[in-house]
Amino acid sequence: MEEEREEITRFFRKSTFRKKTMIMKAGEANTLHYYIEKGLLRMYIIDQSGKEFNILFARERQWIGDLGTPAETPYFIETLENSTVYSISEDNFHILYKRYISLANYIRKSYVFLQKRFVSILSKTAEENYEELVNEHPELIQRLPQYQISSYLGVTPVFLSKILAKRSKKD
Amino acid sequence: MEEEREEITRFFRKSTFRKKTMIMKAGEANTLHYYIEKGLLRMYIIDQSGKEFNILFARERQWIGDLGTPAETPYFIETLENSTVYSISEDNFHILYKRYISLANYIRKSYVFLQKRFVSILSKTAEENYEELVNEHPELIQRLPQYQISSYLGVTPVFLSKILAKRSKKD
DNA sequence: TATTTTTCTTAAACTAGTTTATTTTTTTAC
DNA sequence: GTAAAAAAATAAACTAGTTTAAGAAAAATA
Repeated sequence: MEEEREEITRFFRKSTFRKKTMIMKAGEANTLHYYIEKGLLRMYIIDQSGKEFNILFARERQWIGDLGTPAETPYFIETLENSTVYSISEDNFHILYKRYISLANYIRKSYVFLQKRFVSILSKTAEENYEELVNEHPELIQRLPQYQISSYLGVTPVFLSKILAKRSKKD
Repeated sequence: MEEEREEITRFFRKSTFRKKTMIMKAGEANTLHYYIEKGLLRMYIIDQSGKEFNILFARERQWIGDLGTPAETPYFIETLENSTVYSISEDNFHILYKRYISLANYIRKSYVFLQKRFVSILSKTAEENYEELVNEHPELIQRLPQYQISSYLGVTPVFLSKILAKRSKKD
């Protein structure tokens, strides 16, 4: 187990980035996978009209990256806090998850998570999705500015603000 | 390679189902994974208000199933055509993707596909999403009734019909 | 081929969420 | 601690998509 960890570690390169650093950019190919030691990052797209949509937040002990690599990525990744991450190339990433089932399981879990999120966005109102986020990841609400959350929920900052106004009247 | 195929085949059980058969039901645990030899199936949810949302269509040489198993599944799977499928338990599925990277890769590809679909639904209009579906999977349009497609696009049948009316005026 | 059932269309009133603009509040930097 | 910048709130007019309902067309079945 300790050996395994050591061997795995050899594949990675440690880096630290200041808040608001872009570490992956749409159009790049052969992008890296990142394992987060400390900090908070987001993966997002920018649509034709220039609007941003957050696909994913990732924090301590989570992964972030485009699993579609080595193809040209359509995604951006940016640090939202000062962050320390371990990066790994696609080739080495592939070697690892061939060898260690835990990594293949991470991909599977990511899928299940995304599917759940997809269903929520599709079938629930923005208000319900906000409630769910508060209940399941209250810490994210603390760490993120409101407009990042609205982009994650697929609505405008203006609309999220309305939801919150309505919500605080109730209490 | 031929050996591998044979060994893999041993884990599966072949079944055929008539059109409109439900082969997985929300609330069940330890659900099976299905590999499709012939036919067309859908995975969907039913929300609080009773509305259905199609998560996924799967056809020949594709997989369908809840990767969240053995937990209680929130999904339904139904055949849309007479179908022949190979089913496998979670335990055996796990053994296989531990042993054969191709199966782990299928999960990864599914993730990439879902992420793309998620981004489209989030950032594009229903009309754009319909165009995309027509371009990328024209055969699905042929095989599916319109109301199944609307559910896949996350809109009502009424609205899809409007889109099509507008669309045919253009030509 | 007539009948029944399923699917699709159209219309009209409605609602969830957007857009643009202005003001207020909070955070950051010197 | 003050100025500047960033984030959040509010308002009003707008649009993408929903709901309900009724009729038309197409497909399935006897």
